[in-house]
Amino acid sequence: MAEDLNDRSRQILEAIIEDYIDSAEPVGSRTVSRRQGIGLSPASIRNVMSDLEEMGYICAPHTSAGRIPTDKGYRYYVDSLLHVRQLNEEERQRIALHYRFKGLRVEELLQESGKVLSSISKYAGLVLAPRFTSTVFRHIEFLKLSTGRLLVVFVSQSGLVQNKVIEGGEDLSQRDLEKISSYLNQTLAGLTIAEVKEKILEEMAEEKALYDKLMKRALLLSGELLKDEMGGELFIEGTSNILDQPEFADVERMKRLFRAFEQKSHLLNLLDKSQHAEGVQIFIGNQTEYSAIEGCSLVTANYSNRRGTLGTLGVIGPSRMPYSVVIPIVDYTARLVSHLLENDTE
Amino acid sequence: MAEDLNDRSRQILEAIIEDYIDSAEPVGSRTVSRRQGIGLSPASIRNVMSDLEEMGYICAPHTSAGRIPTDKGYRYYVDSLLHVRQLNEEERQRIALHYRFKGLRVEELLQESGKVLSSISKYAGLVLAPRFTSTVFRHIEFLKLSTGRLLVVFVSQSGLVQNKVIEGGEDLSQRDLEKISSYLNQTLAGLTIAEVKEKILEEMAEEKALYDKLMKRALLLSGELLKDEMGGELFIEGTSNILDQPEFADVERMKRLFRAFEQKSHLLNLLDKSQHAEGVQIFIGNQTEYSAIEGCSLVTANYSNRRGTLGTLGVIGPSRMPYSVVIPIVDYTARLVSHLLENDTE
DNA sequence: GGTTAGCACTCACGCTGTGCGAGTGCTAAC
DNA sequence: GTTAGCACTCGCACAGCGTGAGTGCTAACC
Repeated sequence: MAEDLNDRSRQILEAIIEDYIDSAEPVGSRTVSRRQGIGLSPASIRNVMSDLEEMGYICAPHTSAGRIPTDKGYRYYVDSLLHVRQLNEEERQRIALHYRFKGLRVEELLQESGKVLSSISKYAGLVLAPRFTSTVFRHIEFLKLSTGRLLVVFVSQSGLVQNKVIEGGEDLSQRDLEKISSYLNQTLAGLTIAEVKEKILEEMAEEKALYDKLMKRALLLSGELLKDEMGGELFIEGTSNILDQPEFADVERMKRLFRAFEQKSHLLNLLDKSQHAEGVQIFIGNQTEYSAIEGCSLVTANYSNRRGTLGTLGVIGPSRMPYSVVIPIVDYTARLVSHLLENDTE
Repeated sequence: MAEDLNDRSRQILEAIIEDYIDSAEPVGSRTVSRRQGIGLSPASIRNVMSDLEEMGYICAPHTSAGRIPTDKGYRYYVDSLLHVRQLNEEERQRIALHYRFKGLRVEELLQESGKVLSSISKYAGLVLAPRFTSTVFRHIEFLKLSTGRLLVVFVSQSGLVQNKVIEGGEDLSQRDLEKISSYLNQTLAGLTIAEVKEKILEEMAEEKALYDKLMKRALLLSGELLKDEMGGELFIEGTSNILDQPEFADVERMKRLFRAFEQKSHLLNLLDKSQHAEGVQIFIGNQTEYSAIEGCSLVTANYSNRRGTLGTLGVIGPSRMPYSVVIPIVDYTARLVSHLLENDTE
C-alpha cells in the first residue's frame, strides 16, 4: 500500500483507469501510447504495465487482452490521482431543481434525494434516513389501540414522523395517556433523543416521579419505547439504472446485487460505518469484505444539521465509475439536503 | 373467447400447460401422450395440438419445437380448467408464522405480508396499502414547522399513521392549532375519511362555523388536506426471486420488469382496478395492455375490514406460474391480513 | 541504460459446417 | 377416427479455423 509509484507509472495507471472507465474494455499498450501527453511507444508502456500488474494495480482478464484496474488500482487512483472537478452552475441547478416543490415531508425529501442521486449519476442512489437518536424531540402522542396495544407517534423537530406499537398499556385510559403525552411534551422539548434517553434513565433512578403514579408510568413507557433503535431506514432508488451497465450482463452477478438491495442489512452496516467520517467516503469493491457487491463501489457523504450528523447518502455503482463526476454530485447533494433540513429545524 | 373446446382438447390443453408450468420447456406430442390418463398416440395429439394452435391457445416458438401456452391459453386454463386446491394446515401455519410477532405497526404488517407472499410463492409480493379515504378517522395533530409550514399527522382507527406538510399556517399559533385539532378530533371521530370529506364540504357550505374564526380555519385546513389523495403506497417485496425464473435469462426483459417495479404507477393502476372486484383476480400477460409485464401474471386479492375493501395484495410472476398453488396462498394471506386489521380496529 | 522495433506466441471471438435430436405435418393403412 | 411411418425442419451443441488484439522477449538504437 505504502509503496509509491514514479511519475511515469502513475501517469500510465491513470491513463489505463480513465480509459477503462470510459470504455469498459480492457485497455492495451497501443491505446495508452496513443493517448495525449504520453510520448512513449507501446513497448515501453508494456514494461510499465508489467510492473503495475506485478504490484497488483492492474490485471489482465486473459493472456491476450489488455489490462483492467484491480480494486487496489482504483483505490490508488481515487486516493492519489483523482482530480475532482467542481460542479458548474448548470449542474447544481439540475440537482436543486428536484427540490423545488414545497411541502415535502422529510421522508419524501430523503426519497427524492435518492432519486436525484440515481438519475444524475445513472447509478443507484442510497439514502440512510436519520437515526432516530440523532433527531431532536418535538412531539409525542399516545393512542390506545383496541387490543391493549398502544400506538405511539413521535415527531422530530425537522418533521420526521415515526410510529411504533407497544404492548401493555391496558390499564391506562385515553385521558391518562393524554396527560402523559403533555407531561412528556413539556419536559422533553428540544432535547435530542439521545438526551431524552439519558434524562429518562436519570429520573427513573432518582425515582423522583414516584409520588405520581402516572408520571412514573410515563417514564416506564418512554423507557420501553426507546429500548430499541428506531429509524435508520434505507432508501434505495434507481436500481434499474445499474442494469444498463455492461458489467452486469452476467445474470448471476446481478442477482447477487439485487439480493443485497433487498436485504439492505449489509449496506446499512456499510453506510453506518461512514457515519462517523467527514466528507466524501469511497468504498471500493471487495475491500468492503462483502462479496455481494464485488465489483461495485460506494460513494457516500453525510448530511447533517447544526447538532451533527443525521444520516448518510450516496451512490452505488460498478467500481468502473467516473469518480470525478460522482464525487461532487454526492457531495453537493449532501450539502443541499443538510441545508434543507437545517431550514426546517429553524 | 366464447368458443368452447371438447373434452379431449381441454384435456390436452391442460396437459400442455401443466407440463410447461413444471418444465418451462416447450412440450411436444410425445410428452403429452406419455402422460397418465391420456390414451392417445403422439400423432393424434398432434392433430389436436394443431387445432389448439389455430384457435390461439398455444403456439410453437419455432417449427421443430413443442408448443407453449399463449396468454389466451393461460386465460382459458385459469378460467375453466384449474382446480384450486386448498392449503393444508401446515401451509397455513407457515404463512401465519410470519405474523406471530406482536407490536407490528400497520406499515410493518403490510410490508411483512409482501415478504410472506414472495417467500412462499417464490415470486414477487405486492401489497397496496389502504387508500386513505377507505380508513376510519381516529386522530389528527397539527404541528407548526418553523418556516410557516404545517405538519399534519393523521392516525386511522387501525393505527395507520400518515403525515403531510401543508403551506400557509403562518398566522396560527400552536395554541390555535391545538384547539383546531381537538375540535376536529371530537367532530370527526369514527367517520371514514370519505365521510369526513363530505361532512367538511357540507359544513363549509352551510358556513355554520363562520361565527368562530378558528373553526372556519379548521375547516379550510382540513379541506386543503384532503384535497389530494394520500396513502395507497405500494410495497413490492422479493423482486429478486423473479431473477431465478428461467424466462428472465433475457436481460432486456428483466430490465423492463425492474423498471416497472420502480415506476410503480402502472402496477398501482392495475391493482386499483381489482379494488372493486370480489375474491381472487388474475391478470395475465399482455391482456393487461402494459407491455413491461409482458409474459407476467398477477394474482391479487383484496383485504378488507367490516366497512369494506381496504387494499389489495398479491403476487407477480411469470405467466408460467403454478396458479393452483399461488391462488390459495394469495387468498389465504388476504384473509389473514383482513383478520389482523379487523382485530385492531375493534 | 533507457527506449523501441520486430517477432513469435497466445487466446478470445466470430464464422462456418456438421451431426444430432426433438418435433412436426402428411399420408396411408388399420 | 386412430395410428404407424416417414420425410422434413430447425435449434443447438460442437469442432475447426482464421482473424486480430495484445503480450513478452530480444536485440538493436540513441
